[in-house]
Amino acid sequence: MKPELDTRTKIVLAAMDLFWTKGYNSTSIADILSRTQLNSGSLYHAFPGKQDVLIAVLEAYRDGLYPNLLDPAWQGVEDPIDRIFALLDRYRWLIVETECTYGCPIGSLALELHEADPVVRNLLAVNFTGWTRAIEACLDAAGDRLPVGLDKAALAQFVLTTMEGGVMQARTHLDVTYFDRGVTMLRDHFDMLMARAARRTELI
Amino acid sequence: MKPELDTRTKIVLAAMDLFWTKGYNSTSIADILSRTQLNSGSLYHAFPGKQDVLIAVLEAYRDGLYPNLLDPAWQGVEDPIDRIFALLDRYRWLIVETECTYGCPIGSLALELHEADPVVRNLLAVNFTGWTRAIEACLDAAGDRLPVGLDKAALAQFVLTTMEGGVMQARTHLDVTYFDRGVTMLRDHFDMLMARAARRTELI
DNA sequence: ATTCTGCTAGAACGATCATTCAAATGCCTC
DNA sequence: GAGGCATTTGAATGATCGTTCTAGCAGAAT
Repeated sequence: MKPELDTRTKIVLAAMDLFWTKGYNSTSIADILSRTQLNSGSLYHAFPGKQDVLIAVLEAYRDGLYPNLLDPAWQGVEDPIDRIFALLDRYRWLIVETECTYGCPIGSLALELHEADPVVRNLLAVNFTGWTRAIEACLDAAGDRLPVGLDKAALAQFVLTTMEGGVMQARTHLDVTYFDRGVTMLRDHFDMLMARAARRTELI
Repeated sequence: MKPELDTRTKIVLAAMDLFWTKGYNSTSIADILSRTQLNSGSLYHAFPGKQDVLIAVLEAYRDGLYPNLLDPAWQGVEDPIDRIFALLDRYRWLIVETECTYGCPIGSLALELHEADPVVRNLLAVNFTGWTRAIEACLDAAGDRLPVGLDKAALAQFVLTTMEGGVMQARTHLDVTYFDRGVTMLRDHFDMLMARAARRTELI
């Protein structure tokens, strides 16, 4: 933990990691304090309570979508459809790197928090929407390579579904091939869509 | 809670419901005791500890797959591909019935339990496998309506992915259409696969 | 009737939880 | 250097957690 960071930032960074690896309920304030080398007074000076730390974490994920996830994943990848699978490949890398214990932090929190506060639930939704909107932009950029009239928002959500489902099964089975097979299915789906679009444009 | 049930069954039934609605960590032993009207001595006579209750719950889900889920969902539905979408429709019904707070109990537990005991993790995997195997049997029964050489296990896992991803997003957005759009995408996928299979068989 | 056995009642335990607070400290301003 | 404000310290609090334990109970076997 860099010492030049202010208290609030230190707490958010530590909480991002702890909520991700242990979950929200299983992470105690004491965990955050020992990780950051802070005392409870400092934390409760920066945040009214534990849930407000969670809110700050979700805001950080929201604001970090491009700088922390998409920009690195898309570096050197220009083709919009390649970008979609480059992003999925980044998740694959995270799964392998964590020996199949990786879980999407947003997805894990979304399923862990059963009776979530409206503010928390909305931030989870905003995080999902940010992700799918980025995919949707790729689909738009693909132009006529995809069929006209395709519900791009629905397909973008389906990409998220593929990622979340693959991560869930890979972690449960401790086997990354469960993720891979999902991506292969999605790849087939895109290939069939692109073949359909190509057939249509030929007709004109 | 039926009084004629034995202690162990009463606990498992109550725990199934509580783990499902509140999650494992957020369900206390006291919750189970007040729900079952039992005392802690009885619970700890039937189970060594809380995790063993979880194990019994997961075993109950495993054993209840057909009688509690698939058989009712497939009553009156004979076509194997219709059965797949009839099952998804049952999940849709659950989502609507719970006002979009429904979460697949297995999926929720799989993402909540980050450092799960090997026995627990394996039971989660077994539950997933039971589900996908049932779907795979439908795909097998579909015969040549699907392309030859299709990876049916992968497609079955993809059906599970569609369900879990749809449930996750529907609950997070409190909007069942997120589930519906996932099913529509999967329907498209099946239609394209069946069209491909039909084209191939014509050639012969 | 008595002993044994399986089960239950419910108080109690120590650990851990999120949170509070009075006192101490650092830091900027004047 | 003095005063004032923001921040930190770290012990204390009460609630709740999973779990334990002893005493008691019911029913079957002897």
